[in-house]
Amino acid sequence: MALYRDQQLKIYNSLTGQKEVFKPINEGHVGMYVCGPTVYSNVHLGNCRTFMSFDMIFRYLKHLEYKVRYVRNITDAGHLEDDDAGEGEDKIAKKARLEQIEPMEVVQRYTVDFHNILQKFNLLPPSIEPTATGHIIEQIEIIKEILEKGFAYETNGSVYFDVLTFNKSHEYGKLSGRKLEDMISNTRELTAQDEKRNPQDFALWKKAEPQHIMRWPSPWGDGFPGWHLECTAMSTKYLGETFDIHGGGMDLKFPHHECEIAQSEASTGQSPVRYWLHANMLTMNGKKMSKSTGNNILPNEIFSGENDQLSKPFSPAVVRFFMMQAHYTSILDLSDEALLASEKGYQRLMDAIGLMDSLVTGKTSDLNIQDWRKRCYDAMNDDFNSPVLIAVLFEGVKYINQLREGKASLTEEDLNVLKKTMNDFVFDILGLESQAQDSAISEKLSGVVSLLIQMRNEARASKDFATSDKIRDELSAMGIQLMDGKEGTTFSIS
RNA sequence: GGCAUCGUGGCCGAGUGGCUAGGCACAGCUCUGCAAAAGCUUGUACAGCGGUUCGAAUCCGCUCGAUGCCUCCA
Repeated sequence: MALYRDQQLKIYNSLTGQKEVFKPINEGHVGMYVCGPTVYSNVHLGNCRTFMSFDMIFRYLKHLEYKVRYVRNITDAGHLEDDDAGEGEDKIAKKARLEQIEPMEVVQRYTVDFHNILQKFNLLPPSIEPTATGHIIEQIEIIKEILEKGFAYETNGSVYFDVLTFNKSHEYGKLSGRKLEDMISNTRELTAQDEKRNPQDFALWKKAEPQHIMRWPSPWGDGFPGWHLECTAMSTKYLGETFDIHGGGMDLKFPHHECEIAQSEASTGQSPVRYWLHANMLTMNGKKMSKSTGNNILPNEIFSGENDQLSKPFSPAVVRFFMMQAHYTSILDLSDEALLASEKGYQRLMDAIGLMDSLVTGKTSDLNIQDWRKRCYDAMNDDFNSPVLIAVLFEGVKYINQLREGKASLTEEDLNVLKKTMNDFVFDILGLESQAQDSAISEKLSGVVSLLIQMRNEARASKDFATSDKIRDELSAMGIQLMDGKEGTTFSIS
C-alpha cells in the first residue's frame, strides 16, 4: 500500500489562504507545474531558493509514493521590459544585441548555467522541462479560444485580454486579493498611444516591430506571445485543464499567476489549479534579491567565496541546508553569520549520520523511535515544514550520539528504523548530500588516518604527549578532526 | 497612495490560546593526560499600547517599524 495513504498532507493554498488537506484529482497521481526562469542571465541564489523549495516538495510527494509529473518551464522568449510602452525591448534580444550573438545563443548559455547550478544544489530534474518557443502554436490556439469567447480583442496586430469584460462573469484578482475597482482607481492615466482599452488589460500577443528578432507568424501577423500565456499553454498541454499544484515565486503571484487563472478560465471555463503554492523571497541585506536591481549573489560566488558578502566559501549542501532551515513561505535573509551557523549544524548532522553504521544494538530500546519517526512525517505533512523536520532530525542526532556513548540502547529493529528514517529525510527528501569524496581516494585516506590514529594512541600510551598532540593538531590544521570516544577514536573531514 | 505579509531570547529561525521548538554562540558540569567531540544542565524571548479570555507570543483594535506586490523578476 502506498505511503500516502498513511499520511495526511496539508498544504497552504494561496488561493484560499488556508491550510488544506491535499487530495489529488486522480488518486495516486500528482500534477505539479512550477514557473521556471527567464534565461537571459545567470541564475542567482534567490531564484535557486524557489526551485529548491519545490524540489523538496517534489521529493516529498515522491517519497509518499505519489506518481508525480513535475513540469517546470524555461522561458526562452524574451518579454518586453515595459509592457505598456510598446517600445520596450525584450530582455533576451537586448542581451543578444549587447553581446552580439543570436538570441538563441543567449538562451542556450543561460539554460546550461541554470542546469549546472541546480545540479550542484542536488535538484532532481523535472519530469518535463518545456520551452516557451517550443509551444507557440499552442499559445496561438489559446488566444483564438479566448477571442472566440469574447474575452480578448485585437488592436493593430496585437491581442489583449479584456480584463473588465472578464471580471463581469469571473473574479479577476482572487488569487492576489485585489479588487478590480481598487486597481482602476489607482492607475494613472493611459498613455496617449496605448493600444489597450484599459490599463489592466494584458497582452496575449504582441505585434513585432520590424527590428524585433524573435518573431512568429500568427493570424494577427508576425509577433510574439504575451508573457503570461506560455505557462497556461504548457501546463494545460502536459497536466490538463485542471491540475493539482502550481508553484512559483511570491513575486509572480500578481500579475503573472492572476493572469494565468484568467486565461484558463476564459479559454476553458475552468479554474486551472487546485493548490497554489508560493515560495517566499530570499533577501540579502534585508532587500529582495533581484536581477534588475543587482542586489543578488550568484551561486558560484558562494561556492568560491569570491564575493563581498561572505567571509569564506560555502558548499552547495550547506547552502541548501541553510535554506531548508527556513519555511518556504517565509522570507529568508542571507548573511555570513547565518551561513556559518548552518555550516556547523550541517556538519554535526553529517557526523552523526556517518556514525550510524558503527552503532551496536541492544536487547531493549529505551528511545521511542516510532514516535520520533512519526514526528518527522508530521513535520513534513504540515505544509512541508522543513525547519521543524530538521529540529526533529537533530533529536535523531542526539539519539545517535547517546547510542555511541552507550547511554542509550536500541534493538536491531529500532536501529534500522532510525537509520532508514535519517537517510530518507536527510538525503531523499531534504536533498542534502554528504560531501563524500571520491570513494577510492577516501578509502585510502581513511586508511592513512587510521594509521595515524594508531600511532597517536601508541604515543599516548607511552605518555609521549608531544607526539600525540602533534598528530592531532596537524591533522586538525588540514581539516581532519579526531574525536576520542568510549569506543575509540573516529574522525571527520570538513 | 492602494493591497498584502511580517516584527520571537546575542544571531538565525519554528510555533498560533494553557505544555522545552531547533541550530549557532555563551556559561557550568561529566568525560579527557590536556583538548576537541559528545552527553547533561541553565537561559523565562515574543515591537509598543489597549481590549477579549480563567489564561495570549498566539484572537481583536490602534500605533510604530520592516518587507513584498501594484512595471520585468523565483
